Amino acid sequence: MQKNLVIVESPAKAKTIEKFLGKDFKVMSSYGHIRDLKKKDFSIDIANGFQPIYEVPADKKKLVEELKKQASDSDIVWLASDEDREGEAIAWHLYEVLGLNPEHTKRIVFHEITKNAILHAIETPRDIDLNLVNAQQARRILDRIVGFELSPVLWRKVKPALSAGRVQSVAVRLIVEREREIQAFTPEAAYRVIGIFIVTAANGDKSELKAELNKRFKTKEEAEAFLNSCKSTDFVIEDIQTRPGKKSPAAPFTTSTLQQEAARKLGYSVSQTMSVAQKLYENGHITYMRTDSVNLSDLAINTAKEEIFSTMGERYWKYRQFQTKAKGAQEAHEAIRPTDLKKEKVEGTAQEKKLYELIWKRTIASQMADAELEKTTATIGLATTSEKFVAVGEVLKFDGFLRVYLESSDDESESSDSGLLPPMKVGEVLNMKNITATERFTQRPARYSEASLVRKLEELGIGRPSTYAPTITTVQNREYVEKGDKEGTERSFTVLTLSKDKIKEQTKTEITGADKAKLFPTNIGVVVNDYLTENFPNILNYSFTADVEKEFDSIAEGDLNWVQALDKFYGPFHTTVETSLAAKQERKVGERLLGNDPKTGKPVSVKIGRFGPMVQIGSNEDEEKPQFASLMKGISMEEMTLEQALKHFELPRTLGEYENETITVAVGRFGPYVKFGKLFVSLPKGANPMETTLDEAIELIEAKKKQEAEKFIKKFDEEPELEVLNGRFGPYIAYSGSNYKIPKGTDPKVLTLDECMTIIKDQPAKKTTARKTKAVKEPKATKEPKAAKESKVAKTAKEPKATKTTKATKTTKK
DNA sequence: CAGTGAGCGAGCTTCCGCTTGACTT
Repeated sequence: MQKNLVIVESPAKAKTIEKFLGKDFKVMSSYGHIRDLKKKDFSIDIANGFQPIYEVPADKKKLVEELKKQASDSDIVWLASDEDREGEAIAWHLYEVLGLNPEHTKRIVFHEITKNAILHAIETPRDIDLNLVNAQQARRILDRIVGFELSPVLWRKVKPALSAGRVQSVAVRLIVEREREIQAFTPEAAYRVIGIFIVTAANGDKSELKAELNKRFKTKEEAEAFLNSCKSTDFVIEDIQTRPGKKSPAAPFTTSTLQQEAARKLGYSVSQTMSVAQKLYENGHITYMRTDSVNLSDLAINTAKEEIFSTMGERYWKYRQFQTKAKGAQEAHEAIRPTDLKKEKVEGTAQEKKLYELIWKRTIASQMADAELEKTTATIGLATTSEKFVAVGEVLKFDGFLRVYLESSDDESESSDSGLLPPMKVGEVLNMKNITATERFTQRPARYSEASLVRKLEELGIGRPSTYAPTITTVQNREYVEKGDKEGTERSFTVLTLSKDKIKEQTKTEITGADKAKLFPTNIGVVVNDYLTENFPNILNYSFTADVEKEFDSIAEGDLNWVQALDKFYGPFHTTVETSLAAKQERKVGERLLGNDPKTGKPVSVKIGRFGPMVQIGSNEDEEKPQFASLMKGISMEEMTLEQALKHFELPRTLGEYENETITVAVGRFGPYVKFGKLFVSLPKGANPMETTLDEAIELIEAKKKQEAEKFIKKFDEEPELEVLNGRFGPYIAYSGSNYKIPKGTDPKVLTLDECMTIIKDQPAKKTTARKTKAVKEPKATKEPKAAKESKVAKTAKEPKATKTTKATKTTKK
């Protein structure tokens, strides 16, 4: 029997801490929350003071049993979950579920995993802060209310199985609105003028000086007039200014900034970054990767100092403490940094090595000196006009942190290739080599990437480090948003060049508006967003989260009763939900009438059907059943024309004959496909079924046939139900509806039936279909007795040490 | 997965934040 049991949230943390604490302490992990609102059902008793109905999820039952056992075998249980709202709630749920004895339970917190921090925590235990717990319960309950009342409205009004929520719906809104801004954007042209001048040094050496005019011209005529005025005039250096400048390093990584930089510098998706970081964390290489703090421990700052002193010298070091700017940051952890800054590299996969290096550099750079610059500006005047040419040169005097790391930026603005300016003096007359006026266009707003969407959400205080990646995944899974590429369009522009007193006009072309791996709203995303913003503007408001966070803060401070806060929100919200459900609109949400079919005269419309966007000829009231067709990918419902809609009814299209079978092309449940006899082949991504040719179809069919042939490896006469097949994840055995992995290093071709049967016996069967097995109807569970819980809550507060806790007890008891 | 789609209608879907593995045909 051990004396002490410490419970933390993460197993990796548990392992580290156990080392610090010695053999009198056993350290276990709760793996996050151990109890939550019941997964099914609403599970909030609104009428009874928003009483939550909690359950231990099935996959946590075993863990909870083990924790219970260990707790009862210990003298003291130390609840050491994070020091934020969620962490406090985890401690409280543990206390409740494990049935801990208040006399033998202590709550401790620490922000950094160092021996000193932990020993200090042990010396200064406190009680569970019920105000903070109540703030978490309010947060949890509010999210459940919003999600579980809003989603069914969408099922009814738009399409089944859709979802809405405080975080995801705003994420979708950002993307829809950005797309609208892009659509509404009209580029404006202006002529940018650049002159190349020759500077002659005292020794006769010549060098070129590039300078830009301090004015842009709206029209070609104006630009031309300016160039004409440059034909016979002197260019004189009127002024040379030299100013010192400096650059400072960025703060150490948080989850959000790590995701952004890994995307820009390494090309990782947000979820990729998180899983690589998770590995680094588990291997003890970095601190916790889900954090909103930019804080570094004293230990880390000192190690960085030593490292910089020894490898680069004292001049490169500067002590820095960064302030967290993110709205609603809870700072339960440190910034993301290497656990040992002396290690510049670690072992691991290529991805892990690269991400570690990035984290190491960013952390070291954050404790380094500013880079010092010298910026020189030369102004060149001409007699004929008041405009000036300006040449800018920038020289790095001291590299400082730039020696290690420079943060990337999202906008790929025109590169300013400013270097050192040639030696010149005021009054010097320059020879002009040429002057060009180039037509340039203003840039449309940029589409969001996964990482830039995360940055925006963080800026708005929406979502938490642990949910950024899952949120990005959710909005894509729900098919509100798609990650994709967009080909640019060609645009021509005019270049006027003045050289040797002659003006030459050229027309050049450039590609504009191309995008890679950016987020686009889908038709469903647009329709759902418009419906929600119109009917639930309050929830969809960008400041909704920030506003409720203020309330949660008041609850945590003990200044606001959580039930009253929820009540204030729920009344108006629920009324809006009811009226929205009752509202009978003329048309289905998102439906647009496009005109009439020239053949039949029937109305043609586009709307969201049960299976997604579709076009329809005829109306449901007609005697005759309307014709339907799924919308082809990449066509926007908002911009669709009658002509485009009618095109959908040209499918299925017969392409021709091949090996005595007809080949047709059509759009189905899983997108466009080619049909050849009984064989279905999906068209490749982005292909247009209207343009598919017979040859392309035959190619696809042959490829599919080949794949089918390769799929089959072997079969046994004695057991027709068993097949050895080749799948996406390598060879496997299919046997009576289940699949079995073949152990690594086994050649599937030489497997005998006996060997196959052994593999099958040793592995649990996996269902071939992802389809959930029909849930057996459980008898309605009797409502959890909540009275018992209540009394425990009161006990947790351990006699009124602070007035805060007493107040909280009252509110919970209500 | 399978290449549809109202109509009769039961029963299903859904949230955000804490945490990891298990596992994909």
